[in-house]
Amino acid sequence: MPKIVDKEQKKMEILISATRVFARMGFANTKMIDIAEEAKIGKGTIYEYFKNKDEIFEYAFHHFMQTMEEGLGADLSEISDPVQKLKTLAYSWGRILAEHEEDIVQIMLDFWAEAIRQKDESRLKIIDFDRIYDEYRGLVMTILDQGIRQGKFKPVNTFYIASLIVGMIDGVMLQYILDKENFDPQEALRCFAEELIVGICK
Amino acid sequence: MPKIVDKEQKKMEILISATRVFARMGFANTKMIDIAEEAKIGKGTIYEYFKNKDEIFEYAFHHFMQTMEEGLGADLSEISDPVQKLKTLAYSWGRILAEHEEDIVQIMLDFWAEAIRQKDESRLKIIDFDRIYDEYRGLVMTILDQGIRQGKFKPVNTFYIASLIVGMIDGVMLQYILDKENFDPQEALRCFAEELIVGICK
Amino acid sequence: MPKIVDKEQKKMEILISATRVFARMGFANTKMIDIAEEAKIGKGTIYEYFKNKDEIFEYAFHHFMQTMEEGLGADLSEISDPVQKLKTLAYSWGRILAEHEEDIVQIMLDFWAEAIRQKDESRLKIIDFDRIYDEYRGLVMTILDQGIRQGKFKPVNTFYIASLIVGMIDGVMLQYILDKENFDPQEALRCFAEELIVGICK
Amino acid sequence: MPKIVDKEQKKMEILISATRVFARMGFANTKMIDIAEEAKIGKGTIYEYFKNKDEIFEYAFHHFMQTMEEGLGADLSEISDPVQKLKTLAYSWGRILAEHEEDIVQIMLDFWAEAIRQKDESRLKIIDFDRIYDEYRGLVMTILDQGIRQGKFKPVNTFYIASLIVGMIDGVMLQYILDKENFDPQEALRCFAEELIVGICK
DNA sequence: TATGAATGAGGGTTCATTCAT
DNA sequence: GATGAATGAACCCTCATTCAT
Repeated sequence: MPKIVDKEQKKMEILISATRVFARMGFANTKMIDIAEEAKIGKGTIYEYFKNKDEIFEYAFHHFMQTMEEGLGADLSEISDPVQKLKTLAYSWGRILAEHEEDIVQIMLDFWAEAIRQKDESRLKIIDFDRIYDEYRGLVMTILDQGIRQGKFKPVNTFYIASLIVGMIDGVMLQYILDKENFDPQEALRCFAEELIVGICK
Repeated sequence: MPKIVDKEQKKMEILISATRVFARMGFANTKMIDIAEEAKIGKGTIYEYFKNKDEIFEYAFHHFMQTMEEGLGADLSEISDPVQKLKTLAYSWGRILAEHEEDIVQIMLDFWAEAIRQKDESRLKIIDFDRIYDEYRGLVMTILDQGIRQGKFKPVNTFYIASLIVGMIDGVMLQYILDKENFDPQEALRCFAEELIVGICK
Repeated sequence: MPKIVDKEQKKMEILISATRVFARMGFANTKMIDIAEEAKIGKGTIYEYFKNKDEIFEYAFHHFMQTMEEGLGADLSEISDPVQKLKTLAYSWGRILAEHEEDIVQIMLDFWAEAIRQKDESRLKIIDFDRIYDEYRGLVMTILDQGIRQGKFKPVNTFYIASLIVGMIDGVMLQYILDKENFDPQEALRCFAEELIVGICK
Repeated sequence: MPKIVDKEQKKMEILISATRVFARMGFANTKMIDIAEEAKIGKGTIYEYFKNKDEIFEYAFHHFMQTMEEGLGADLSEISDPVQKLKTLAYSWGRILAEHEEDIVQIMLDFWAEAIRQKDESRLKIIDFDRIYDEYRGLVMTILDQGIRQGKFKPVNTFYIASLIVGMIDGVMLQYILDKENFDPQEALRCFAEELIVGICK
C-alpha cells in the first residue's frame, strides 16, 4: 500500500507556502524552487498538485477572495441598520486585514497587477476584477439605497459614493502594505466609520 | 551643446516608449525588444541610454511622479480656502487621470507591485513609497489642519482622514484602470468633493 | 512452483501492455505511467518485473522476434520445393502481418530506429540487427542456392537477391504501417510470389 | 552597423549540423546543446534561426526529400525507354545513397519513426508519408504502365509491383544503414536492375 | 507484493545583455 | 552612435526511478 496522504490538505499546504512566497517576491519573480523550499518538498512534487505556476496563482487568488468574502459575510449578515452596516463593513475589513497573516494581504497587489495585464491579453481571465468590483460596489450600494429609503442617508449618487468607499478600503490596504510601521489600517477605517460618514465639514 | 540636448531628447523618447510598453504588458512581461520596437530603434541602442532594464523602470517611475506632482502643484498653489483646496485636489486628480494617456495611468500598479517587492529585498529602493505616501498625506493633512484652525473642518484625526482621502484617490484609480467602460473617475471624484466631504448622513 | 509461473505470466502481461503502448506512441514518447495504466497496475509495480524502461524495450524486441521466427519456421519446415518455399515465405509474412494486432507490427520501426542509434553508442547492443539481417538473408540464400542447384533458379547473385527480397518484405511493412487504409500487404506479397519471382526462374 | 550575416546560409549550416546529430543520436535523444556544439555556436543562437526543435526536424526532412527528388528527377528526365527508366531509377538511388554523406541517409529512419508517431497524434503532420509513398509509387507505376502499353512488361498489377519496387529500395536502405560494412547497396540495386526486372518482362 | 507520492536530474526555451561591425 | 547577431544563465516543466507504507 502506498503512502496515504490527504491530497487536499497537502495541496492547501503548498498553496499557503506559495502564497507566502508570492507575497515576498511577487509572482513573476517567484521560482518554483522557491515555493518548493518554502513548502519543504521537492520541486517536482508541486506538479503533483498543480498543473503549473499559473494554476497556483489562480488558486491563491480564489482562496484569498473566499477568505475575504466569508469573513465579511458573517459580520454583516446579522445587522439591519444601514448606518451600522456601513460602519461594520469598515470595521470588518480592518479586522480581516489585521488578523490575516500579512502574507495573504500583500499578494493582493499582484492580483491587481495581473488583472490589468490580463485585460489586454487573450489569456484566460483568471481574475475577473470587473465582476468583483461590481459585486463589492453593489454590496455597498444596497446599503446606501436602503439607508436613503429609510431617510438615514442623504440622496447621494450611490454608485459613485459606493465606489469611493470601496476605493478607500483598497487605498487603505495599499498604504498599510507599503508602510506597515507607521500605518494602522484599523484606526484609519475607524475614522471612516466615525468621522467621514457623518461628514468632516462643520 | 546641441549634442547633449539630442541625447536627452532621445533618452526621453525611449522612456516614453518604454512606459507605454510597461503599461501594456507589465514590467516583468516587457522584453527589451518590445521597447526597442515601440521606439523604432535597435535593441542594442537602448543600452546607449540606459544601464539596464531596471534603470528604465526607475526613470519611468520618477518621470511619472514628477508629471503628477507638477500637475497637482500648479492647480493648488493659487487657492487659499482649505475647503476649496480639498475639492480642487480631487478635481485635479480626476483631470490628470483623464488627460494622461491611459498608458501612463496603468503603469501605476506596477510601481506599487514593485515597491512591495523591494520592501523585503536588499535591492536598492528605487521606489520609496513610504516617503511618497508621507508626502501626499502631509499635503492633505496641511489642508485639513489649516481648515480646522480656521473652524471650517471638525477637529478630526487629520493623519487618518488624510490617509483615507489619499487612499480613496488611489482606489478610484484602480477601479478606473480595471473597469474603464463603466467607471468615470472624474464623476467619482466630483462626488467626493461635493457629497462626501460634507458627510453623507443627514 | 505456481508462484514462479504467476510471476512469469504477469511479466508477460506487462510486456504485452508495454508493447501496445510503444506501438502507439513510440518508445521515446512512452511514459512509465502509460504502461502502468495500460496494464492496469501501479507505476511502481513495473519495477518489480523489469529493471528499467530499457529492459522492457529489450524484452519487447526479443519477444517480437521470437513470435515472428516461430511463425515463419512452422510454415517453412514442411516444404521442400525451393520455389514453393520462397512463395510460402512471402505468404507467411503477409499472414503474420495481417494476423498480429497492428500494434506489434508498428513497433518494428522503433526497433530499427533504436538499432541505428545503438550502432555508434557504447550502449549494450540490445538489438543486433547485423546478425538478424544476416540470419534472414541466410534463410533466403539457402532457398535460392538450393533452387539454383536444382536448376530451378537462374544462377543469380544469391546474397544480393536475398537482400532484395528481405528488403522488399521490410519495405512492404513500412508502406503498410504508414498507409494502412490504401495498402494491402498480403496482396503486395502475393504479387511478389506470383509475378516477380517468375522472373528469376529459368 | 551590426554584424552582417547571411541568415539563410547560417540557417543551412545549423541544419546540416543538426542533421548530423540527429543521425548520430536519433531525434528524441538529441539535445539542443548537442546541436549547438556541433555547429560551434551557443545554445540560444539556434533559436534565432529555428522556432524550436521540431522545426529543425521539419526542415531537415524537407531538405532531405528535396535533395533526393532533385537527384532522381535529373537522372530520369532524359530517358524514354521504360525498361531503361526502371533500371536507372535503381541505379540513381544507389548512387544517391553512396554519394550522400551517410549522416543524411541515417536520418531517414527517424523520419519513418516520427511519421508513424504522428499518425495517431493530433500533432501537425510535418511528414506526410502517405503522400510521399503515393508519389513514389505513382512514379514507378507510370513507368510500368507505359512499359505494358509498349508491350515491354507483362500485364502485372502495377500498383503492387510498384509498391514492391519502392519497398525494395527502402529495404535496401535499411540494410545498408544497419550493416554498412558488409552491404553494398549499389550492388544490391544493380542486381535488381539486371536480374530481378527481367522477371516481369515478357 | 503492490502502490503511488515524492523526487531531482535534465532538457527545451526565453531573454537581458554584450560586442563586433 | 547604432545595430542586431550571438550568447548562456536561468527557469519551467517532465518523467524515470525510488521507497515508505
